Amino acid sequence: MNHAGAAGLKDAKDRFVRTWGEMASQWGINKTMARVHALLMASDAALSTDEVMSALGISRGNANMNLRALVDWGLVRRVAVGGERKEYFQSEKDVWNMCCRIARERKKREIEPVIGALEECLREAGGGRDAAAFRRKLTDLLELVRLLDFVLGKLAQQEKNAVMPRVLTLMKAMG
Amino acid sequence: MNHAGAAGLKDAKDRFVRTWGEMASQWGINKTMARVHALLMASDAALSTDEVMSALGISRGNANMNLRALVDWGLVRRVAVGGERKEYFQSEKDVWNMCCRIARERKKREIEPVIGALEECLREAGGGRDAAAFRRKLTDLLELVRLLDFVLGKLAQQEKNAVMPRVLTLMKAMG
DNA sequence: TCATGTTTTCAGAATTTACTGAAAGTATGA
DNA sequence: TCATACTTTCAGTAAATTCTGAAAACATGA
Repeated sequence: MNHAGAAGLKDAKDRFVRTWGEMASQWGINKTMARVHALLMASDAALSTDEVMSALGISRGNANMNLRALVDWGLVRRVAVGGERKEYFQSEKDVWNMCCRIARERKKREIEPVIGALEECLREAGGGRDAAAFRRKLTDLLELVRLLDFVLGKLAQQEKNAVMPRVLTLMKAMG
Repeated sequence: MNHAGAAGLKDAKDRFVRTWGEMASQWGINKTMARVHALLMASDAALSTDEVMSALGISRGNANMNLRALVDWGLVRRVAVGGERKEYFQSEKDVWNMCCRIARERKKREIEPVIGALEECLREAGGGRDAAAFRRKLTDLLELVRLLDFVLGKLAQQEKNAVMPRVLTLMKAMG
């Protein structure tokens, strides 16, 4: 029973790693990066590059690149273990903080540049009568993208979360 | 001056098409699909497959595939023009409706399957003591993903939008 | 200073994803 | 029914992305 249970846990973690990787690739995130993230989330202890490599069957270069990317996103921390020279990696423990980091990075990397580009389109389109419909479309889109920017910004600064209850309240109000 | 203005409008639309394509590919959406969508958004009139092909310099097969995908997403409609046999395509005019359609489809195609898979992980992990931390992580993630599912669901059914003011109200309340 | 253990880089290879274009399919009306 | 105008499919190709692995760089302690 214990043995079967342990096998189940291993399988469950594998499934989780696979699921997270597939989800990520649908959202424009590198699949391996997400699998590394999932592996670290599912692991109690911090893992070394070599452990990540062998757990996922990937090369050193690949492991190194994706671990660094996760650190850049603020989703994973480098930690020192015992007297070891090797670096270990540990995922952010709090799922809500994780969500905030993702919001912050996507806002900065992806939403803000789009706002700039749309504003540039608007400028370039000029004030002519022939451009009126296009200007209208652009301003509508800008309103939408700025709202998303605003929401992500709020989410990003929410270090400890009171997000869930508030959103639920709003949603109930919206019917 | 008129001539310069017209050139500016054309350039602005080109920039818009490029911007939309780049943004989309960062969010896991086919770049060409987004460019077709942007082209239709920027165009007052409905366009035929041939017009899309020549405006973007893509093949018939590619144009056909991406136009169909846009129709499947509910972002573009097939329309009949005059007495013509040819099909024409027109983007959803209202940007907020567009947003609702995207919410509905991403919820259905991407969020719901992830919820199912996470629930399966939880089942597979079993009730053993060694799985406790992993179960905790899974339930936290599920809470988060279910919240996203809920929000997208609300957004999706919001046919005519009162979304903007409500969200702004919430955001102010959140500080 | 050097030997050792570790991380980083990057050119080329592998894989995945997207695209083409010609052929097959479909609808229309004469 | 056939010719015509148009749409769809899909096998093969091209492009983009991701990955590998060996070499270079770096850090540490003797």
